[in-house]
Amino acid sequence: MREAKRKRLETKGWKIGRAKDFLNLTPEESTYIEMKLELADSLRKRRQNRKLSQIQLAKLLKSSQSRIAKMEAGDPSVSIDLLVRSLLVLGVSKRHLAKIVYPANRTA
Amino acid sequence: MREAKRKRLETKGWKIGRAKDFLNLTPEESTYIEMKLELADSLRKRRQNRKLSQIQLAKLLKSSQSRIAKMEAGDPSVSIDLLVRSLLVLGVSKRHLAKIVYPANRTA
DNA sequence: TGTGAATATGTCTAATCTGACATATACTTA
DNA sequence: TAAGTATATGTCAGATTAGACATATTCACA
Repeated sequence: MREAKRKRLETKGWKIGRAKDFLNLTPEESTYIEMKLELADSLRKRRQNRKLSQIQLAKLLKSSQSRIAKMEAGDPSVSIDLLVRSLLVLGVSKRHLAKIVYPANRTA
Repeated sequence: MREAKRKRLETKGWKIGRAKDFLNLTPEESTYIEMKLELADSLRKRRQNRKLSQIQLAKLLKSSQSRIAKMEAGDPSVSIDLLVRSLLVLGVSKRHLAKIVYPANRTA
């Protein structure tokens, strides 16, 4: 849908700074990217907590090291689908997924 | 990643009953499908609340009526990406997306 | 029932995504 | 510094997904 633009921007080094520089993007686009980066970060954290290398995780997910690297970087070639499926395989629940997207604030 | 199987199952009429019959699927697979169906339902509700036909929504999303129908049905050819992007265009927030996936229970 | 509007289903082509490979760039630590 | 391990980047062929079109089905209601 409006991926081309994002891809263009993301391509030429605007990754430095991530959350900032969402300028030029529609609100939907930047929220979408935000979500992707949040999922990406979670994936990396999960992997690191388990003390796995990207190669080991790749094997676990039947993927490749390079794709894991791209997932963790929120690369434009990575879909939210892939991130979600990967997190699910790592045992993340819907509840936790929801928290990743919206950390909330449950009063306590 | 293990889509083929789901697609096969989903193809031959197991859609009747949706949430049930997740038998034969791994937990990750069924959670993934669950999420997709929840997002799909939300999309339909959002559209109906706005009193839009699928054709009108299609125009809004620069898509087609048939794809909207498939989105709302959680068709295997529809990605979570597309559903999320569509909901975002309809003004759904990350907070609400999180609630769709995990309706929570905030004590009150 | 018949007509029209809405929705669903099947299929195609183009676009996008994925795993894989090669290779480059860090990061240790001897 | 060199060697080994981990991570990043570029590319590509095969797989999946998207929009579009045709057509079927469902629904409301005169």
